[in-house]
Amino acid sequence: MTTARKPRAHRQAVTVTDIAKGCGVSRATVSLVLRGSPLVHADTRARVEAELKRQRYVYNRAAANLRRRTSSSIALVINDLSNPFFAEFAAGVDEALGGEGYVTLLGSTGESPERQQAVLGSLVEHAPAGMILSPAEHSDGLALRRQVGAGVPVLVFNRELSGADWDFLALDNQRGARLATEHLLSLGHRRIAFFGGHADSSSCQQRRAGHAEAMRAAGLEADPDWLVECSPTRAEAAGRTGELFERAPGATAAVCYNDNVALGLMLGLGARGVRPGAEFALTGFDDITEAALSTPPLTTLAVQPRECGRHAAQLLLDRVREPDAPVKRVVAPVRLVVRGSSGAQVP
Amino acid sequence: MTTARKPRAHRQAVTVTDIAKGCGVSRATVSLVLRGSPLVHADTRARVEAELKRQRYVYNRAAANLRRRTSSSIALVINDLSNPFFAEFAAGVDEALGGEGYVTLLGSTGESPERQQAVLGSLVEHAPAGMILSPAEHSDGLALRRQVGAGVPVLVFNRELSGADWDFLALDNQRGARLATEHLLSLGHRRIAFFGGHADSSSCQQRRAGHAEAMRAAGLEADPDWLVECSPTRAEAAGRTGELFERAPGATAAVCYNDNVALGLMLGLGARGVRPGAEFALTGFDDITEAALSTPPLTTLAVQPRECGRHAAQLLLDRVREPDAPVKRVVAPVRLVVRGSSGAQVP
DNA sequence: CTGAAAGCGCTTACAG
DNA sequence: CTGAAAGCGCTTACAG
Repeated sequence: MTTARKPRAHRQAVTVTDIAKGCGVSRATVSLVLRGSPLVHADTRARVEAELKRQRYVYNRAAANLRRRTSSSIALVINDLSNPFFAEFAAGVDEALGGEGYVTLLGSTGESPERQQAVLGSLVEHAPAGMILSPAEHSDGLALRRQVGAGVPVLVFNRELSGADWDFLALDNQRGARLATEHLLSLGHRRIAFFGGHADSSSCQQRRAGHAEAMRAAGLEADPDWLVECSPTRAEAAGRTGELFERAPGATAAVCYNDNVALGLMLGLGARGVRPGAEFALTGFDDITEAALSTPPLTTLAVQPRECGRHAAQLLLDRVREPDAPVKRVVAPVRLVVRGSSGAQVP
Repeated sequence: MTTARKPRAHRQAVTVTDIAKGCGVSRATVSLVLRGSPLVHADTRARVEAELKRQRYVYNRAAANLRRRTSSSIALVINDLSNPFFAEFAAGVDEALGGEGYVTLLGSTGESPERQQAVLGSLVEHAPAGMILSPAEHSDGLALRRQVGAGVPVLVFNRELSGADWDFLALDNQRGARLATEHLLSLGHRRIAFFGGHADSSSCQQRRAGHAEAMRAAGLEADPDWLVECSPTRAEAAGRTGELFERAPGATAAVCYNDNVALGLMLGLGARGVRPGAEFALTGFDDITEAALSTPPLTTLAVQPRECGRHAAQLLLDRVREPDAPVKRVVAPVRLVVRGSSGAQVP
């Protein structure tokens, strides 16, 4: 605990005692009515319910949680809420939790491990039943584990976290890249490069693995020269277009690390007089809004962040209900969206 | 209260009693140390603090709030979290609240008044100290007022809500449109249309008012024919380009309702062989990501949703601290961002 | 089927 | 400066 707030009394709430007095029963009976117990007589129940309505009673869940030693909140810690992917994810989480009677405690870290520590410290004091954590970059898994404690189940999302044996949910990167590669293969392409991403990131490794898997299955050898690294930004990708063709001469298609890289590559191709989608096929990953609006529109993998969020909520609640179940590692489905950018003729 | 959750005991927490026993003081003393009271002797404090660390004590804020009749949470109800504007806004709110020692209770309504009712019902049971509400479309202000109750201060964001005397924060729509119009005037334009939006929306009315204000100040009469309605989508705006020129013949520039409308108008201009930015000047509103990336880049009004969120948090906390202050109506600043689209020559 | 009593983890006058 | 006692609003055995 760190902060000092001005102690501000909140509304003089009407309590079970007021209701009990108001209709001549005991507080216990009121509580039983509130919790929907079948033990109480229908007439009594009706009387109590009328009184609840009359006095505009509002349940104090915090008090109930304290007494019952339960929790009705889940902490959701997001590294970057301004990223539409995570915003959608958060919406999905909140939607699913709400449906199960939980409330979402939000915490955003802005990719700062220090802020993450502070946020977790504050959230833990509110005794959430569990936590969904999309870790900030360079998070220390062991430190997080220590701070959160053993009592709060955690689901880690999106980024691998070493040193903690928590449940883990991530995109199905490998399958996504495999689907994209298979799609290009089915159109007749054989010389398919993998363009973009950093080889030391787990998501890039997984996407490369999917590409390699599909190539191998088609009886093609994946040449390591055909894996071109670059930062996942448009400008960087545009600038590396030349390198792609030097290292992968004769390539007729590329599976790109993500949409930004693909859109950058389109710019680079255009600058070299190569018409993307007509003379060179390419695919992205993420299905960002602009993917559908580019010229040509981009074939990509829709990652359905909202569904992902719902899925995460469900996984965490499973864990909350069954704390001793074995640790889970789950991949979220991705879906290939075919658009114009992959329509290039094979020479 | 509606839902039934499986009662799940959470961790066997270490409490002030454990700490008190552990170092031979009373629970009261531990509490005083926790709350940073100057009453306790430095030696005692040190002993207690060591014991807190040793036993990895975590403060139970819910219990403290119950006893003190305070609250350390603020409810944030967002109509559409998947809209980047609101996501950024939420990030700003959470950031500011965190800094003040509050935790954010998230609720998203997806623009559904029914879901909004359910969400509010659930949030209110968690006894937030206040609420920031971006209402769903067609919300009933009086019904909301009744549901939330008089005890919880509410700040309404973005959309006017009739029937409730709550604090209100919205974008400075009028000033934004005025700045855009003044910018076009300063470049020599005199025949400036207002394009897009629905006349019955309060934000459109305000933006039109800003346009009219600037025109009037420049000694120009705003012809009602030069106000062209259309839905704020790209496709719709592109399709209405012809109408704009029929109704506003000789217009050399347009202030658009928002960026989507402006981007659509660019498409429509292109289709008619008019080069936007070179032969016709236009401005947007919002500064969405694509505004900087279009050809030409779009002159627009940056609305700074994150700052807006911080501002909202501050306003609400002011209200929480001073419940009886007069109701406030505040506009959030907007900033003109000049880019290529407004660079057209005046004939 | 209903009520009296104890207790969740904390804080706060009130004595000493 | 420290401790004993009461109480925040709720729930849950336990009697009846």
